[in-house]
Amino acid sequence: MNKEELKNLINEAGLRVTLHRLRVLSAVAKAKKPITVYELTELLRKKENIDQATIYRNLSSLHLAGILRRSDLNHGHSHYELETGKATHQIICNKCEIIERIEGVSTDNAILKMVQKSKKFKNVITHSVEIFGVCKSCN
Amino acid sequence: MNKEELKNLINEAGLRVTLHRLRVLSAVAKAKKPITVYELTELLRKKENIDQATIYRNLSSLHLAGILRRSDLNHGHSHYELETGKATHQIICNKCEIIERIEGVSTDNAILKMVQKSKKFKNVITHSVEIFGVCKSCN
DNA sequence: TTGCATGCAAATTTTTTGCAGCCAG
DNA sequence: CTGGCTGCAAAAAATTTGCATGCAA
Repeated sequence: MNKEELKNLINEAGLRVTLHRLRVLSAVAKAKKPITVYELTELLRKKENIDQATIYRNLSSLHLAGILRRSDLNHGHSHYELETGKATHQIICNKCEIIERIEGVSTDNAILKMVQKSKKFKNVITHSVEIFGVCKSCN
Repeated sequence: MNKEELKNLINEAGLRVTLHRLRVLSAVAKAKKPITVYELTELLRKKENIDQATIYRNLSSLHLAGILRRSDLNHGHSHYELETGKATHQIICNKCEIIERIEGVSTDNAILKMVQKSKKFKNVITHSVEIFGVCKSCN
């Protein structure tokens, strides 16, 4: 996704297209994997001089706008990635926290059934399948 | 699960059966849903005078021992519950954080396929399906 | 007796907030 | 111009750690 497309995403969400917001979003998009706030801070605060509060606030507004997906992976801090609208299927190492994405296996039917069974929810936004284990390298 | 069974769990994991460890585990078991550290602290520190460090250390050791399952639900803090060995399927409200468990729909086949596709993992420990939305009450 | 477990206090890590000034629309 | 955005600093929330003492096995 290029700068122009990212700008449009922000714009269409009704948010202001500021330099910093665009930089935060670009950095997440460029990562092509769930990136931690710490990693973003390394990239943006140090190299582009963006305050950490601004990073957090932008991650939050972009998340609320449905542009970013947030996921906590049982390691005490959150990860952000572009919201594709599709489910994410990932395997996470409990030791080194490496994340492997798995494509090509759908769980949509099962999810649909679950939502139909639900008493408290009528429709849902998204879902993720998180598989936990210990990776070959750590073993 | 009664006290005796919980004791056995701890024992078989090779951990010492201390009064506090048993109380922490009992409180989680009694909750019958993923409980936050904050809720546990309310129960245990105030009523039974257990230090928060002890609560955290016990949650951690019980988790490492495979007795407790930890899950972060994108709200910035973790939840603990008894590890059943079975996958958890839950729908979480992005606003009020209410959790609804869904039983009776299996995703095991899909998970198996995913692990087979994986390059970095040979076998895995557990998995969870988390569906996010906004519940009827919040809507 | 021996080493894991605990309390206490302090430190770390992660995230949020108040407020004055700045800038996109 | 005006309200959202930002930096700065401080606070709050979540979790971890050091060390002396306690207690399970």
